Amino acid sequence: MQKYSKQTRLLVAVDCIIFGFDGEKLKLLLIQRDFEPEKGKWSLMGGFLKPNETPENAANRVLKELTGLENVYLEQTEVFGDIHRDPIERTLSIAYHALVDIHQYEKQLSNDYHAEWFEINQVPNLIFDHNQMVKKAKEKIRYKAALHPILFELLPEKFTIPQILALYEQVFDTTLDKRNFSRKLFSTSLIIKQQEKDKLNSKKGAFYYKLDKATYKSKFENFFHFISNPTELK
Amino acid sequence: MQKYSKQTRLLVAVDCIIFGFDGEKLKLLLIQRDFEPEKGKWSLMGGFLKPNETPENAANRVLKELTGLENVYLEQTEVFGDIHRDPIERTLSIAYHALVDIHQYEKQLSNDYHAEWFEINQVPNLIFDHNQMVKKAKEKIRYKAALHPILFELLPEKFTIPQILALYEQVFDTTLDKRNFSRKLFSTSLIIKQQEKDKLNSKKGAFYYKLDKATYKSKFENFFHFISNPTELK
DNA sequence: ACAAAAGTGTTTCTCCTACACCCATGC
DNA sequence: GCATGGGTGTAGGAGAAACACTTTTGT
Repeated sequence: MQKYSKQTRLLVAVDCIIFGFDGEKLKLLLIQRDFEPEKGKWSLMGGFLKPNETPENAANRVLKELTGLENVYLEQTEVFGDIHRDPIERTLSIAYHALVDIHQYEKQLSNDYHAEWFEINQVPNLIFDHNQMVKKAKEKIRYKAALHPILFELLPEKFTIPQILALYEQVFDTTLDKRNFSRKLFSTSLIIKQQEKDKLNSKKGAFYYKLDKATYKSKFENFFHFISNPTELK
Repeated sequence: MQKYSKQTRLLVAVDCIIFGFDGEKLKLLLIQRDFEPEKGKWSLMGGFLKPNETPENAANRVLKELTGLENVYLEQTEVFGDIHRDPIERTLSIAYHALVDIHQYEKQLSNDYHAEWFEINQVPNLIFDHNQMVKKAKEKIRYKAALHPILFELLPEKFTIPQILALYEQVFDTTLDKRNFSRKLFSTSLIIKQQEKDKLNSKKGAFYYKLDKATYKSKFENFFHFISNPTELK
């Protein structure tokens, strides 16, 4: 079969913005590059798109290489296409953001990539246009989380109300009234109360909850207005 | 400077999903291909990414070639990367959706591309994965339009309330109460009443309004909840 | 007993929703 | 004078926001 012979072909990469939540802080997984260019600097995890891969395949591959995780929440952030974004050679990057359960990750951590979790407000300066990618990913997540319950993707199997509250407060960079928050949360029927309590963070202890996965799936698209006046959505 | 010599390079294209509104119907601008493959079939307008172009440049170039328009609302829809999406050769496509003032377009129409506006509900079957692109673009616009006043990008300089109402009804595939709609619209201070009336569509005539561009810019990010229960947002 | 975090109820107010009639004009 | 689409107001209800005290338990 004939080809589009006169057209230019380009390098295409994927970069993954990986978010996690340890129960207190929202975090980002970064790697320290042990190769040039920009060796020693912090960076998102990425990789080139291979001939037999879709971009989504590639992002999942990269994610699995770094975290060992599969079937995680993954969404296209945006394409970054500035001509000189990579100093070695023009490379288009398709950014993907992922929401992972940080606890699942820890079990399978590999140090091969010098990976480290950074609190979202303490992310170092990153290579190339990776700072922009992170910024865009934060915006997108905030946007989506105001309308859909995606933040549950960050939580472990059992979690407490104060934890979810902290998570929402960090994602939306705000403070929320815990009474109103709980009421609204319960009204979604998304969470199921457990018998046990988490006694690590308080003397009284906070009840554990589990996500009702059936409700999660069925209500995913109709979770509107959970955050009623999300400011600064872009 | 050295290159990433071992990596594969790919063709990258942009495709534009161009929306317009003629005062009654939401429309999509399509071209009839006069070249292979799929000659004679309907398609989105697209083009290959050139070496010295960013994807956004390319989308703007394609848009200008077809419509003569510049500085139009343009946003990345998504990357489409299925390996076999183009039967000739693997090509990654970055889809962009544009909202244009169809009246500006008409003045500059070129027939070179056999371009035609189709009512959104009467779009023919398109080549490759272009049907999916249109679907995704509709979703994205719906999503965004529920929170931001982007639909004004589709309106001519002077427009009437019944026209905006029709536009919203078509984008959200619903019917809206005109009293509640007007009230909400006025409360945004986005539109300025004119003296003249549009007498084309009724005997009484409907007052023209203009967009208050200063308010539009300043309130763009804070237009939340204009559509209070948008269904089927994805 | 006290410090520290968890958990819970009520009132107010805003905004959404539902709903129906008069108006201006061309024919 | 009548048909057509444009324009306006109100009342009721649901949900958001504001707000403070009691509970549990480890030390």
